[in-house]
Amino acid sequence: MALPPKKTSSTSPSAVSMADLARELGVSMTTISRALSDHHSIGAATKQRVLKLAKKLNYQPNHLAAALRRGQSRLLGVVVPYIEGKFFPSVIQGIEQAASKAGFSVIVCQSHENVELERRNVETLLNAQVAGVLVSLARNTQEFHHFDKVRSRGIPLVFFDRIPAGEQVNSVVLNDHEGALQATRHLLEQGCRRVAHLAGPQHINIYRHRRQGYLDALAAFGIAPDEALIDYSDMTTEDGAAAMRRLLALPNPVDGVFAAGDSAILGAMQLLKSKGISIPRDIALAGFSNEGFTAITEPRLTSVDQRCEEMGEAAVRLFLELAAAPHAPFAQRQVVLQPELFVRESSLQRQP
Amino acid sequence: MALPPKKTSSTSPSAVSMADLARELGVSMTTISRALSDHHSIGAATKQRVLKLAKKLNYQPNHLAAALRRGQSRLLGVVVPYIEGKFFPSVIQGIEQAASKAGFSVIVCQSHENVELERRNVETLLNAQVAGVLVSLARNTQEFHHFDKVRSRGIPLVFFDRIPAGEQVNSVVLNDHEGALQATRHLLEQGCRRVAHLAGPQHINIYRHRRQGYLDALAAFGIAPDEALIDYSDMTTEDGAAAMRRLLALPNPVDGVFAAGDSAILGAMQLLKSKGISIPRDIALAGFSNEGFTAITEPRLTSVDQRCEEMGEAAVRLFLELAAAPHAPFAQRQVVLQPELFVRESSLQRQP
DNA sequence: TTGTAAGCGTTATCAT
DNA sequence: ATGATAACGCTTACAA
Repeated sequence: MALPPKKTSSTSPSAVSMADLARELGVSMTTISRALSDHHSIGAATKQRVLKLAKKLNYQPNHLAAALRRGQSRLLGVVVPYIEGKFFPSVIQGIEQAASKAGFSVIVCQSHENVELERRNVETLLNAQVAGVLVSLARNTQEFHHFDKVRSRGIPLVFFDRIPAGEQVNSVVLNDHEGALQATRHLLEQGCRRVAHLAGPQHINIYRHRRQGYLDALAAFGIAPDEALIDYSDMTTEDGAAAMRRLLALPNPVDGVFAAGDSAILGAMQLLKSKGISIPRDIALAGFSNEGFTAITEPRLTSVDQRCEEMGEAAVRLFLELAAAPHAPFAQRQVVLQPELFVRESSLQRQP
Repeated sequence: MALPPKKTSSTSPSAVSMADLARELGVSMTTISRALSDHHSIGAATKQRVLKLAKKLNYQPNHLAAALRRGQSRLLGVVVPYIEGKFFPSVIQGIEQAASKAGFSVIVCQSHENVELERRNVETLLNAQVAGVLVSLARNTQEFHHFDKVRSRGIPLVFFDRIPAGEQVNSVVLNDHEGALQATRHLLEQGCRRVAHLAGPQHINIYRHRRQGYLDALAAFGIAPDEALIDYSDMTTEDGAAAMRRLLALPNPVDGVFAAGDSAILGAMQLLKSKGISIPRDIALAGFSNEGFTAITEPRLTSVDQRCEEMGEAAVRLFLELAAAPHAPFAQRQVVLQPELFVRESSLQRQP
């Protein structure tokens, strides 16, 4: 019996490699590699021997080496504006689930709504040799050259939720138009006749579509749009309160508000309550995103749910398809998910 | 705009390497490496030439190769129970900031409060050859052997917030005892005399310490502890409501509640409001974590802030120290942060 | 079915 | 101050 130079010396930083297995078994490294990666050209018996020894010696593959050799890792890079709130964590959750199922790990970067950081994040991910990049754009990203390098290296690039304007890209988005349409229609069905809209920056697809959904719902009810009832902002809670204050000062008062985001509608709600205005009796409210806090305000807030996890899963599925087709056709793929309106007390019983 | 990715050689997936620079400049790769990594043995002039060419050719270092060669990447692995809510995103934010400053990227994994997933996450991180591992334990982790491999490979291991019980580890924690003490003392100072406590699982350090802080505050006011006033649960909103219902049924009613988490105190608040019990007049409330929603409930909730970002930064600092001392002394380092009580209406004006 | 050997792009150890 | 060269651990033509 061969005397092992070192057994498991407790502070052995070096793991067991394929070479070790090969030596131990008296076969070549090729055989080991094939056995471990389930290659077809390998004898069943040999494979078993290798697998057994690998388990016994607790062999751990060095993914770095494999990635270097193959020119690509099993890492999936994700860039999001932020991870607070409910939306992005849930999307990431969906991504992780789907990615892990396909044998990929996920590395998440935040752009903090800052193009410059977004640019650096993309560099970081490329340096890590990620196999793919999934992005939801920062608020102020209006120029997209930092993604050229991703494409030119042939790395699958998928945008989700906030996608580039006027570009042909692979994307997964919610049908924001439909969500806004449903929410606004719901307010109208509850008896509202002067519905205001708290809109986000219009260079961002989601906010543009939500505004259009709002307008189309009005049109369907034969109501003429009124720009005075549309407030444009960054949709923070403060923005929502300020907008509400402005709307209250209007000669002809509003009786409903649909906001393109939950923070804004929260701000509006807080202002209304501070003024003693009843919700939904005097003014009905509906938001967008179905954030966690919509269920704890009083009254609870009606809001459009965004199918967060589905979005993450869909983004990964799209990535996998792109990765499977090395020199993919020029056509970029779009996936559109259907929203769901969660009706709560902030918008109910307007017409008894 | 940036539609076609064909700039130079349209489908050139291969980046420029150090060998390319060397050839171009007629020097050796060693020189290139030295110039780029700011080694001391290098002529200033040569260095400039290399740097200039590198910039011109847009050289991007292949971190994978460097990591393989050095046996370690510039990635920092983080394992957290979940990323929803405010606490973990903020900690991660602190980690990213500090890590990026030190030239590290961060890869985040969620254990979803599941040891089995936590175990797999650790494996994933090791496979990615992370330079360090930062962990906050899952709720049901009571056995810590899956971290042995991290240590035995000589990879710095730092726990934060939820740390292993009865083990000597490097850790960054909040002074939970002090936070609970402050919150409970505050309730007592507001005139409460029968303060209940919604406690979390006692095998988790933070909940154990919060309970002790609660007890010590009572003792400081000469109040005998009463186990009937302590409710043990997983601290969800539902748990909080159920606990409150139980407390209300007590013959001798409580006049204050301190919960070891904000979700639980939220549940308690919702139940009290549904029963028409006035907060804080009849019962004063205080929670722990200073979650975002504590500022939007009515009344707003008093809560203990956990210095989330500082915790992240401290964890990275600790990692960097450990990484700097290759064969560190046996002593493990502890960092303790001081909490801050945010007093809001849910606990005020009990004694007019 | 199995083996040989040439890299992948760096860093590190020599020597010059 | 610079260079030649050998690893790091794995994949993959190409041979046998």
